[in-house]
Amino acid sequence: MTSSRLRRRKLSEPTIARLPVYQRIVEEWIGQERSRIDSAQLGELAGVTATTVRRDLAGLGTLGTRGAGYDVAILHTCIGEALGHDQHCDVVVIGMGNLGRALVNSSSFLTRGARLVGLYDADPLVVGTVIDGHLVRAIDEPMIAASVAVICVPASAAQAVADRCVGAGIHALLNFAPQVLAVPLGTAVHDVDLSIELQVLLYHLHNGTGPLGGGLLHALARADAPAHRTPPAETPWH
Amino acid sequence: MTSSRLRRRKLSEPTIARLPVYQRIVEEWIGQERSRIDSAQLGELAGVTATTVRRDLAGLGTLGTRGAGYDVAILHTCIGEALGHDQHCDVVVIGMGNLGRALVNSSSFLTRGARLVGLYDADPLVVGTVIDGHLVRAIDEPMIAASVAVICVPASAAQAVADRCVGAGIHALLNFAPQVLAVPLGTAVHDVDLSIELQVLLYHLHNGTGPLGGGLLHALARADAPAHRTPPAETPWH
DNA sequence: GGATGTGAAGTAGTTCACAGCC
DNA sequence: GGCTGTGAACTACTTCACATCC
Repeated sequence: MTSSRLRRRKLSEPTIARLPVYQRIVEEWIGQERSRIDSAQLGELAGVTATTVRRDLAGLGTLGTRGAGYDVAILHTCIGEALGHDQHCDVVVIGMGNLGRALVNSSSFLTRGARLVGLYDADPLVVGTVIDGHLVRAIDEPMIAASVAVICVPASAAQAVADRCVGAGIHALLNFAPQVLAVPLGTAVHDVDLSIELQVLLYHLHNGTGPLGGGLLHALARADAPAHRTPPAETPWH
Repeated sequence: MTSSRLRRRKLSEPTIARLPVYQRIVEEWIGQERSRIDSAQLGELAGVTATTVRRDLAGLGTLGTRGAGYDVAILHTCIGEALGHDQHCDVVVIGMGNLGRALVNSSSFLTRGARLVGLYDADPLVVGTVIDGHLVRAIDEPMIAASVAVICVPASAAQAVADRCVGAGIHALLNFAPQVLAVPLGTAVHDVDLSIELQVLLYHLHNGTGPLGGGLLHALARADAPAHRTPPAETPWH
């Protein structure tokens, strides 16, 4: 099908992390029935340079049209293919506290290539309830087959949960618990700490000069709000 | 205070993002009453090489003892100083849905350098309730003075909330809404997209080669990794 | 001996600048 | 004209290797 223009090159890690950002912007534009976008626009919205956008997208294949930018439908298809959105991975979420609920209820988290197949919790009051159409099972029930487990339990329970996942043949863990997990070789653990971004922001506040934004994911100031425009000269922080 | 050994060099962005990870590990060790750690141990727990640990820590000053590693108390003090934990920034959290509650209830998010000064929500049923000791105010009340706003509202409300924050003089936004925010120059927006981590994991699953191993932190530079204060008493790290 | 701290080398990522095509 | 795609230059970060100090 669409793959004629696709190039299957190895993508760099930063590029992979930016693709979902581009995808989200492209979906916004599709929702607004805008049909084309150029690298400068996409870069501004994503908070990266136009060159970076072009370099990233060129890694997927020849998606653009010289002189005319990118067709958003083509972008959507090709980024989706690169991220594996045409396939589906089975995902279980373990721990239905506030964070687990937030992820399951989120419109953006478990869409696009991920299929939720099971929810688990330890609390007897929660087990048996239905969240977003999914029955919550007891943590000590046999675990459903899945490719990825999302761990949202308290730190003190995280290692035991990880052990159960590995025992159930799940070799990719997305760990939201602030806890070092010991897993056998061959199991991937991806840790997410929600406090890191705040810590980095605080560091830059205290030290005056952050690069405006400074992360991989930041929306740079948009030029269409000239009323508040501050000169880039001195201490734009605080 | 202890600053004699401190060096106030500009730290690289990846280093800044790793410091909270080191800090959390150090706090675990302090909780276990272990007094020294070496770069190899710290690196293994953090998921980075020993050399990277030494390079990062050397950027803070001469913290170690050749032949004997690092004193965890000194590490804790100096990393804390580098991250600005001795000062505090006032933070408001806007949007008390599951995600906002998860952040406020988290033991690791609003500690260390951040002081929660206000909660806001749009839902009349939530306004007036108390969450973790803090009264929830209506989103249209005048906003309390703060340095940082954490935005946890739905995407459709995020821009309006950002505008209110800017109007209230808040120039650092941590945005959890999957929405591009337009802000005037001089305001920093840090976007955190929880779905990105899962997307990256899925990409690696589909493409065979993912980074694997048991460390806390893998090579990804941003929006990644942990930091946290362990509960008192024992922590089962195997 | 043993582990830090660091110049030097290597690698990865970004930005420049422009050729190529619409 | 405008904008993409990409070699070349540049910058940033990591890793190597070892001198240095306890």
